[in-house]
Amino acid sequence: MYISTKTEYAVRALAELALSSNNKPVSITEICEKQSLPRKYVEQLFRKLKQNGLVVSTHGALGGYSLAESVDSISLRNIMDAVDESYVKSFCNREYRTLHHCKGLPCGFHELWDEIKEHLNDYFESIKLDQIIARL
Amino acid sequence: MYISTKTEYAVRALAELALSSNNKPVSITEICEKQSLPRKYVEQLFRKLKQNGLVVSTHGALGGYSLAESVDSISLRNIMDAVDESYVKSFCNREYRTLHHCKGLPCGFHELWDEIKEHLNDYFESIKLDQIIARL
DNA sequence: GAGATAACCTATAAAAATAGTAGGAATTGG
DNA sequence: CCAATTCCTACTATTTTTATAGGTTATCTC
Repeated sequence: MYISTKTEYAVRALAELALSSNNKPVSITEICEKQSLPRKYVEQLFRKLKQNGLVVSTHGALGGYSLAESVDSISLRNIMDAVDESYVKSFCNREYRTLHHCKGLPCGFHELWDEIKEHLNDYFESIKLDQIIARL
Repeated sequence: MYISTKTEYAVRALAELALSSNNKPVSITEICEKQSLPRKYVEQLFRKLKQNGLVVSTHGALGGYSLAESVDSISLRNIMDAVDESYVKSFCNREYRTLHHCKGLPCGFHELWDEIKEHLNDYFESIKLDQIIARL
């Protein structure tokens, strides 16, 4: 139960983007220099962020990324979902855990895991990018 | 952000223990047969559970484990803490992430991660073993 | 158009964490 | 003594995560 560095990096990068953008796209190079993050890795994260509609990109020189939505509508959950697809996994239905499953699905634990999953989803949904930026 | 199989196994095993114990110790072999869990792995988990005061053990034949506390005072957090020591990690202070730390500690993100950590701790603390058993 | 800078894409490597196995020692009840 | 059990340590295998590498395509400036 921890927050992945993917998520950490994405949050830091998006916060940096929100702050250094003056309605102009910001390049990954710039973001990563300011936040001292690994460029090539963050590139990959941004492509996922784009696929999930959190940022938009412009090509070429002077290009870069911009937020697709306002900072008060981008949630931590959005970010986690985008960058760390399986950030809340529930078990019993994870195929690769085939050996020691609770048998007789659906088992009585499903409900518990699902409830936890929902709680976490709601919680992370409630944390928006503007609140994160606000305390920097 | 997911719950480890360590935690899943420990929860299932402790629930099984609580249910099949008639004030007598239950062996790991029995627990694992009923829940179809890998015995040797669960053994290791139980030693951690013991170290953390969640169960007590009796040696020898007819030995096994018993809950050290009542089912309404053992929380999911207790279990996670015991079995999955670093279940809530907060960053910036994780030494092995030395390369791409936010610089100038403490950075503005600390507060966020710590708040999340606390929330999760409180939430998992609120889920007790008796509630888990109740819906089986 | 040339050159620079950027997103975009895929593959691979390196590192870390997780899950699981193995073999035996110590303890206790029958 | 024998069987069942906890207890302990080490090792192996697998999976996931993090990071790097090398290149392609698009766009801006000159």
